[in-house]
Amino acid sequence: MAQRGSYAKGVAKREEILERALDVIAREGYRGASVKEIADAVGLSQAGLLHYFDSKEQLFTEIIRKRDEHDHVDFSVSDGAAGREGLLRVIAHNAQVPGLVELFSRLSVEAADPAHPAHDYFLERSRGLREGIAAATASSLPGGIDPDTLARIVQAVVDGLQLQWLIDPSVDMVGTLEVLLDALSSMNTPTGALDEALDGVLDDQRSAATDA
Amino acid sequence: MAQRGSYAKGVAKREEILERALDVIAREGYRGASVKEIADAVGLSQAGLLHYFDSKEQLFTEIIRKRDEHDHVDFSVSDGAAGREGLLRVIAHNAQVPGLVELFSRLSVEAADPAHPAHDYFLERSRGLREGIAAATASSLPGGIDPDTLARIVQAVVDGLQLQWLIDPSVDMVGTLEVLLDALSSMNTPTGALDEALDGVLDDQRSAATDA
DNA sequence: GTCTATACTCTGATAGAC
DNA sequence: GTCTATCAGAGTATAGAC
Repeated sequence: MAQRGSYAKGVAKREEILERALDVIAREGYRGASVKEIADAVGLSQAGLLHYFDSKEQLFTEIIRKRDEHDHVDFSVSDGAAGREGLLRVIAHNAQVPGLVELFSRLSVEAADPAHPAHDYFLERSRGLREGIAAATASSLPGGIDPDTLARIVQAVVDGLQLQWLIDPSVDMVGTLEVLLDALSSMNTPTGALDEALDGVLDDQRSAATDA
Repeated sequence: MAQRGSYAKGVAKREEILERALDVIAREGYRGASVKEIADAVGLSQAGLLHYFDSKEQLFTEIIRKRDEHDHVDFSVSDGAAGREGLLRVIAHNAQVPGLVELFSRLSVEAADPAHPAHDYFLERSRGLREGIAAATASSLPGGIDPDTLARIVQAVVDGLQLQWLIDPSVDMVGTLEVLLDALSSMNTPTGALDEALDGVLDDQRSAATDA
């Protein structure tokens, strides 16, 4: 079902466009990319590209959504090592694709407007992240930090480090994040509840990504 | 000296423009503010406003620089309670002025381009922040974190929380930051070296702001 | 489904009068 | 120093042919 001729083709083409756009931005960077530039890159005219998306804002929102899907597949599930290590691998990968980081950061700000298509997506993404940590930690953070707050802190550090790194690429995002995670886990529980907590994170991110 | 007729007036007017622009953005928010909108707000034509600034980018960069000056005066020096409390007060104030936070976040991303006028300013600002913490802590972080890394983490959390708050204003920036600072200081030294460390932060930020 | 062509809006920037 | 007027350009979105 749900594969009736032109509809299915439209969806497939749409996915193909997103894959290509993602690849181009990752390899060539985001230099204030316009719809026309993306169109050229994927081999369509500007009008042809917008046939598949309502607007530029929606197009870029979908590109970021697609990236989240990739991150989950590539860094969390493939070898079974999710959680802390998965998160660190995502960050390490980000350091290879400044264009995607810039697009993400830009959207993060523009999505402040509740009318922006990425607004709800970011809300949902953030909520999934927090719930993942909260659920995984449950009652296992003895003298520690509220799981919800912990999640916000980790998310904030990741996003903030990206901003610093965009301006100064010599910033070591992975190393800095590791220092923080080490510090926080050492005070939560001797058995490293934080690490376990993070195991649920990316799974929930995936859910958020495909749901919304 | 340095007060020769038209030159002095030009400088004074420039400062007045920045003050006004700052006030307007703080009160009415930043809704993709254009040069024309700022011009209207300060009672000049667009051309009249650009007479004082080379470009839109420079104008906005100066506005942010002016804000840093205000933050320092209003929240760090006035009552002698600098450091941790000063930082928390700045964040609490930020929660009252979404327009300024949005402008700052937007510039943070756009300044990734080395040609952007705010690029060097952000580099300098960040450097001053780190040096402040490093100098204040010196050799007083026993089993703790490298001062430079600590500074990056604190800065990242502040910036990242602002991104979250822009999308969801219910986010408690101050409370979340306090949790992190409490956690970090409890593990550094029994006497709270982190708090002392932060005492040097905003002073250095001022230096950076006026230098560059 | 895709393209060409175009319309329209904004915005930043400049020239030149006063 | 400030304004009016204007320009040039980018960029999105739409109309309509094929």
